[in-house]
Amino acid sequence: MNLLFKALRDPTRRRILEMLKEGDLTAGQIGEAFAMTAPSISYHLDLLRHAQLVSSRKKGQFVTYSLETTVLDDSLGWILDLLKKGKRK
Amino acid sequence: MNLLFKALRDPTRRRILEMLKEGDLTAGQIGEAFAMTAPSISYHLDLLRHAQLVSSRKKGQFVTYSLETTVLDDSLGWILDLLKKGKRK
DNA sequence: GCTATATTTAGATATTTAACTAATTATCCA
DNA sequence: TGGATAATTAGTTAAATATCTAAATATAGC
Repeated sequence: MNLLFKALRDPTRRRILEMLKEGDLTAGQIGEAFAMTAPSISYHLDLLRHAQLVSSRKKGQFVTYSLETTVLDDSLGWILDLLKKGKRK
Repeated sequence: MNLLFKALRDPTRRRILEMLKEGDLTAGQIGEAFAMTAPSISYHLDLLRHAQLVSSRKKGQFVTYSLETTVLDDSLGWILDLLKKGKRK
């Protein structure tokens, strides 16, 4: 839960997830969408990977990133649980 | 979205929300649950209030906090939208 | 093998964050 | 009114974060 919310806290990273929702992208393609250096994007991608929000695979010189939804399911559960207020188990 | 995820990023604040889910509490009651000074708790409560995740009202010397769910609904929407991957509109 | 391209790693730095102590404000009650 | 209690505000500080530049690594293609 901690790595997850840490990852979601940053607008750049949330934007990256939104982009990946539309389909896989390479690090370079992701970088083009931001006014930010490649190392900075790499840093964000690494953080997203640690939170298991994305996966990556290397093909030649390129590294392609994909959205991973398992952990998002968990966060959904956590939030839904809060919304069940009043209905104490 | 930014204030929301900023608020949810911290474990203490997430814990406070979980506590408030069970019912309203005063600042002091919340503080008792943590090994942390009152000003620190006050800081977290202020942050949660700014994110509109809690509301507060003063009664005598006490300030009672309540969970507010409207903004949580929004976050739910955002996450659900990511989970709809593949189904591009 | 050599050079260009894609990406990551290392190191530096300014800003933000979460904690503390001390001080202030507001209310209660004897 | 004056002390005790609840909570917040002010000011400080160590640690975490997001960015950059420079360097390293890996692969492609001539």
